[in-house]
Amino acid sequence: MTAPQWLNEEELRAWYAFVAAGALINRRLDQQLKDDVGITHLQYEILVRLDAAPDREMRMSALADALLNSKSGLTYQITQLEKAGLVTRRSCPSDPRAVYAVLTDAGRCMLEQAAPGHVAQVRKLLIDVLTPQQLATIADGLTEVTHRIQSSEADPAR
Amino acid sequence: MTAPQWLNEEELRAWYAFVAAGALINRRLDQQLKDDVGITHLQYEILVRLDAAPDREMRMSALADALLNSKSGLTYQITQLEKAGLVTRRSCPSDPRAVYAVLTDAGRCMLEQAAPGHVAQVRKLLIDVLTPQQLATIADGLTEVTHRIQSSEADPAR
DNA sequence: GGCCCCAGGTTCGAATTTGAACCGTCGCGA
DNA sequence: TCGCGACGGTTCAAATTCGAACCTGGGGCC
Repeated sequence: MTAPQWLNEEELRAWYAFVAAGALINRRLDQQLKDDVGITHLQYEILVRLDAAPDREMRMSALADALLNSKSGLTYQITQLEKAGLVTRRSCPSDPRAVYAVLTDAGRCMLEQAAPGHVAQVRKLLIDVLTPQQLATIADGLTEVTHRIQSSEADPAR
Repeated sequence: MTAPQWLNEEELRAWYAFVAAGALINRRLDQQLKDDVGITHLQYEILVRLDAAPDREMRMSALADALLNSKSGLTYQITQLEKAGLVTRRSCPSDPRAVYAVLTDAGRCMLEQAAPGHVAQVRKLLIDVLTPQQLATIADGLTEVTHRIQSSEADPAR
């Protein structure tokens, strides 16, 4: 057994910065979106994905995957968004099991209202604080991180 | 009014990688700690902070600040940890309003059990995926990010 | 001293998240 | 064709989180 590989100072610094930045940014984004247009960051992301999808609709499970969220969590959120009139459900004719979430016009409108403020916040909190150099490094590194995690999720032999 | 500063491709890549990595890593850490020793990542962090503090105790509010968590959330978690015997509360003699959370021996023991697996997971998911170069860049960049956010929180004139 | 406001925690109810159990198809192999 | 395990979503109860309201004691100010 190898000795427990503690984190050295530099590693610890990176780790804590990563965790803290994630927590703080998430909180602020939620805050801003709720104050601004009354939806959460998660709901905003749902609208974004739907808007980007062909015909502005997606299968529940595809959406859940894209959002890295549990199936039941998505069911709940879609129900909320449906109550708010931003999204509707549509069942797939070819496969009665499948359900599509569809962005409504109101949802699109909401997205247009919400996007500028949200993007501005993302800029202010993260993007504009970093140099393009740093951004590129972060993008490369963390993309690799997410790829590895996701592939190990799919992989039965972890 | 400036035109809405959309994110360019590189910025978007960084942003999504950042969000995704944060979400995935958090989920995995929670998972691993719960499977392993039955506590959440948040609870683990509480134990870590207490263990690092002088006399292994901290004021509730200091702890809440350190964890970037709401006061009520901390109250809840400390109550849970107290039920589990990992922490006790102690009121401060000099100021009856203040409450200290104190790490118990059982808490210390739990921490010792949990730490190796947790650190290994952090390594596997993040640290070991990145080069020291990348780590340094991330540490620098995200430290700056958290500093700015935190200082703007304290600042009344945002 | 008496008043008022603030800081430190807790409590409360509402909203969200999670994981497990469930229900109705689908599609493949016997 | 039948059976059966896997898939796609939903439901449910339990745990957690959040924010606002609430207590209590401390200190400054008159």
